[in-house]
Amino acid sequence: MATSRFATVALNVPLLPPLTYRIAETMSPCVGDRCVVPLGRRQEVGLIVALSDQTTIDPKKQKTIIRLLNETEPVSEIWLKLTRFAADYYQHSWGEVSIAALPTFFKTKPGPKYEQSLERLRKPYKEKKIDKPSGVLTLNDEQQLAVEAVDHAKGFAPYVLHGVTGSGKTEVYLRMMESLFIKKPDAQVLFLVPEINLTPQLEARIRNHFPDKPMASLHSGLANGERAKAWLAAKEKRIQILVGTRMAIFSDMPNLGLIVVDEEHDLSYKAGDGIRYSARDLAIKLAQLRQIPVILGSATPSLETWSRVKNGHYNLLSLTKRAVPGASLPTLSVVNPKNKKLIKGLTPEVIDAISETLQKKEQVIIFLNRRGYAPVLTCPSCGWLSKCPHCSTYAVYHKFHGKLVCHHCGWSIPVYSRCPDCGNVDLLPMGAGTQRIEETLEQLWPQARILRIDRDTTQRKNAAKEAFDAVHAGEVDILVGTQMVAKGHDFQKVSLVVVLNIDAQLVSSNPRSEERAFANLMQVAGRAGRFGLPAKMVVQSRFGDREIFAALAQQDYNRYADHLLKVRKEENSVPFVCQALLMADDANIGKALEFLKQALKVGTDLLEQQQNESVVIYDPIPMALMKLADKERAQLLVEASSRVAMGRFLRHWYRQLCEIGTSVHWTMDVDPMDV
DNA sequence: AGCACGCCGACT
DNA sequence: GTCGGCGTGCTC
Repeated sequence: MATSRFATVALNVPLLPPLTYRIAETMSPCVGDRCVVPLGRRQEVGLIVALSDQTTIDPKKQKTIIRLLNETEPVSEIWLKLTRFAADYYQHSWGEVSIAALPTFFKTKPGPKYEQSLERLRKPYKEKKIDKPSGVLTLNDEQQLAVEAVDHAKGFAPYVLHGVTGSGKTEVYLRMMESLFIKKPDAQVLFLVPEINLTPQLEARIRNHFPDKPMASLHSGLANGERAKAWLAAKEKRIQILVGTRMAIFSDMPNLGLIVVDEEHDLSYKAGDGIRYSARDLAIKLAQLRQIPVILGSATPSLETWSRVKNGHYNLLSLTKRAVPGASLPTLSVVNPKNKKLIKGLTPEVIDAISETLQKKEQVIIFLNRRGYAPVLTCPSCGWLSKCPHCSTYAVYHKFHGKLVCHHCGWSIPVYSRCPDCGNVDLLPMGAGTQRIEETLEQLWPQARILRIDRDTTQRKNAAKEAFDAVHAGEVDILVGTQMVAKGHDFQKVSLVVVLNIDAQLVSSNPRSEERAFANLMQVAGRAGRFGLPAKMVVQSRFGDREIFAALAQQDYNRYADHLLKVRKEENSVPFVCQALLMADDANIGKALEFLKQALKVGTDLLEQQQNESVVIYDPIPMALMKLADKERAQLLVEASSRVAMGRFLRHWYRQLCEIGTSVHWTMDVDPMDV
C-alpha cells in the first residue's frame, strides 16, 4: 500500500480547522495517531484526522510532522466522530475538543522519560480485595422486565430507567451488565455517575458483582498519571468496566457494549467551564455511533429526558415498587412558617416532630440547602452587610472557623469583631445555614447526638464515608446537612425528614429551579421509612398549595413531570425550545453589554439574511450574579424552535463574533443550565 | 489560545 | 532615543 504524503492534523486552537502537514518518508501514520507538529513558532501535539496524497495548500506554507506518537493505538474512528460532533454542537474547533478530551499525559509533548512513563502507565492494576461475593438477589417482575428489554435490544437503543428511590436500580444495572457479559465476554461497559466520592459503595458493589471483570474509575479526583492509566487501560481493553464522572465520556472503549448514566438528571453531567458539554447528551450520541443500548437512570428524570420518553424517542422502563420489603412512603405535611412563633427559624410543628422522633429512639434528617452559619452578617446600628468585595453577593458567616467566606469566589477574611463602618461590636447573623441549625439543635436537644454533613465537614478524604458510616451504625440521632444528606445511602432508622428553606428554589426566575427542588425533595424523602418504620416528612414552606407538594405527598413523579411539561409548553420554555447563552465578562459591565449589543446586531442581521425565523435573540442583560471574582458579567439569550435551526445560526454567528474582535472576554453555552 | 508584529506614550 | 502597552492577525 502506498503511503500517504499529507496528514490533516487537529490542533487545540480556537476557530482553526485541522491543518495539513507533510509526512516524512520514514513515517507511516494512521488516522487517529497523535503527533508533534510545528505551529507558528511553537510545537504542539495534534491528532491526525485524515490522510491524503495531495493538498491545495501553498507549498511555501507546508511544514512536516516532527514526530509521530504511535506507541499507543490510534484513537478509534468512532471517538473521532464523537469529538467532531461535540465540536460542531458546542461551537468549538475539532482540535479544541479532541485534544482537550485526552488526559494530560497524552496531550503534552513527550519529555525524555516518555517511554518509561508509558511503560509505567501500562502496569496492571493491583487486584482489589473483594469484600464478600455478592449474594444473588431475586429480581421482581418489573426489574426482570427491564433487564430483558435491554437484553433483547438491537443496535442503538436509548432507555430511561425510572425507579423510585429504593426500587433497586443498581441491581438492574448490574444484571444488564451481566447479560451483556454472557453474550459478549470481552465487552466493555461505561458507567457514568455524577460525583464519584458520593457513591463510594457503588464501585464496591460493581466489583463484588463482577470479581473477574477488570475495572477502573476515572474522575477529576485522580492525579494526572492515574487518569492517563485508566484512559489507556480502557483504550487497550485491559479493563472492561469504567466507572467515571462526566470526563469519562471521552474514553475510547473499542468493545463498548453498554452505557449507563446513573442519576441522569444531575447537573454535574453538564460541564460549567471550558467546553460546556453535557456528558449525558454525548452518551446518547456515543451509543448511537456504537449502535448499543444506553440507560438513563433516575428517580426524577430531567424534563428534557421525560419529554423524549413522551414523544417516543426513548423507551421507558419503570420500577414502581420499592424493592426493600416493608418500605413505606413518608406522610407529608407542609407547614407555613408565616405568622408562626418561630424558635430560631423552626416552627412548633417541626420542633414537636423532632422531639417525638427522638423519644422513639429513631433518626431525624434535616435538609437545608445552605452551608455556613448565616448567609450574611449585618450591623444593626448602621446597616453594614458582609458583602464580598469581588462578587455581587454576600460573604457567608462561618462561625466555627471565625471567618467570612464568599461561596462564589472563595474569598475569605477573619470575621470582624466590630463593624468595619461604625465600630459597633454587636454584629448580627441573618438567616440560618447548616452550622446555625446544628447549633440550634444542640441547644434544644442537648442530649441528642447531632452530625452535620456538608461540603465543609467532608473536605478531608474519607470524611464523608466515616460520617455516613456513623449514621448507619446508629451513632447519630439527628443528621443535618445540604443535598449531601440525600445522596443514595440506606439509613436504617430514619423516620423523620425535615426540609427548611426550600422556598428560594420555588420562586426563582430559572425555569429549571422548581424541577430541581422537586428532585431534591423526592431524593431526601426517599431516605425515610426504608425499613418498615412509619415515617413523616415536614416541609417549611409558604407555598403549601403548589402542585409540587401534592405530587411529593404521593411520591408521584409522573404527575408532577406532566404538570411541569404542560407549564413549560404554555410558556414555550425548555425543552420545547433550544437555548444558547452568550456570556461576556469584563472589569466593566458597560463593555460587556456593549459587546453583547454588537452581537445582537450582528445576529439579527444574520437571521434576516438566512431568512431564519425559528431563532429569537433577546436583549442583553446583566447576569443574576452580576459580579463574580471581579468580573462583571452580562448575557444574551438565544432561543430556537429546533436544534437544526439553532446549529445553523450559531455556526455562522460564532464566526462573526470572533471577527468583532473586541478585548471583551466571552463564551458560549449551548443548552445552558443556568439561565 | 499563543505568539508575533506594530504603532503610540513615559522613561533610563 | 528605547521599553512596553495591548489592538490586530495568523497559525498548514
